[in-house]
Amino acid sequence: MRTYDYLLNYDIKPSVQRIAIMDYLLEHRTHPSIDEIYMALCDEIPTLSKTTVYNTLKLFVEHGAAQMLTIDERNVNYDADIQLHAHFLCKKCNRIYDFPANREEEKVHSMNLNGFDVEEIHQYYKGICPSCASQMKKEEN
Amino acid sequence: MRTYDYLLNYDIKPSVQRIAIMDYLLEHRTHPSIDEIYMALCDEIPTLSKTTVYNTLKLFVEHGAAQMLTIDERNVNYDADIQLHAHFLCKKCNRIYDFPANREEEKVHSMNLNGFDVEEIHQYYKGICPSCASQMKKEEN
DNA sequence: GTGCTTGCAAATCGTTTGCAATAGC
DNA sequence: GCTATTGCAAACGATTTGCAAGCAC
Repeated sequence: MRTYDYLLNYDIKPSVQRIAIMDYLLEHRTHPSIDEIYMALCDEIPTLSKTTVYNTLKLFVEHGAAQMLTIDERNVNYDADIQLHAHFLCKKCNRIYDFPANREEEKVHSMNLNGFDVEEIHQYYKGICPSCASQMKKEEN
Repeated sequence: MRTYDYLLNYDIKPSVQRIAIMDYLLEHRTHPSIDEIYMALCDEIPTLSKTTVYNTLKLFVEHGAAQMLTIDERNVNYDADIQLHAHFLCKKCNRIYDFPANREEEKVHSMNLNGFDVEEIHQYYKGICPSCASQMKKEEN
């Protein structure tokens, strides 16, 4: 499906900028930050403003076409995969990895426990990724 | 137990400022932000600097005496309760509530899945709290 | 031509840094 | 007196705001 139609599915009026940003999100499942997206699209769209990247991602989240991750306190990251899944932040390289979600968690949605209306579920893990772990092991020797 | 000894248990050298900040955290289970803690202690310790609040909470986290919450993208919050439990952020009033943790999640610690060394587990829910929900219902009429 | 979208510059605000003053042993 | 702690002011960096210019139907 063209990204143009993909946006329409979420009731988002397509534009050059919006298509480019959604394209980037769909092709780069690395949970990019605003700055990463902006930097990557600067060449393609030389007049692109960082404000537009902010506005567009806010729009995507409001329309349910992307989710905002607050796992990294340094800045916000975005994910076009809106299926329930967990995220792992490596404290060394700051990369964010996808993990399968704990399916038990889904029940919270329907529980509506004590009148709390749960709209979003986030499962965050933090630690050291295998790549950094093996690198740290090498540096010890 | 005196907060003085409580800090010693975590290998933190006590000071007037550190005791006051830990006291505040232990007595106010509202997951305060840096600014809330600073504002609250300004009267008690007029010379208190916000830098000290930042330094102290960083120290607490490093020594395992508190945990940092990144549930709210606007700013970081702190919790002296280091037991595994979930957090609910109300999108309207921005209050953070404690929830019982999904005990299944604890298994991730020991799983060390695919070589990922999980040091921290965070379960975040976002939505509307009962207090705001009933208020919004009133305003509709 | 009306309304939505974009983009620039400035403002804002949370957080960090550098360094000098202070306190505790 | 030495070392760790504190606190101020400045710097930094992510995000927001105000507004004018541009685009689409």
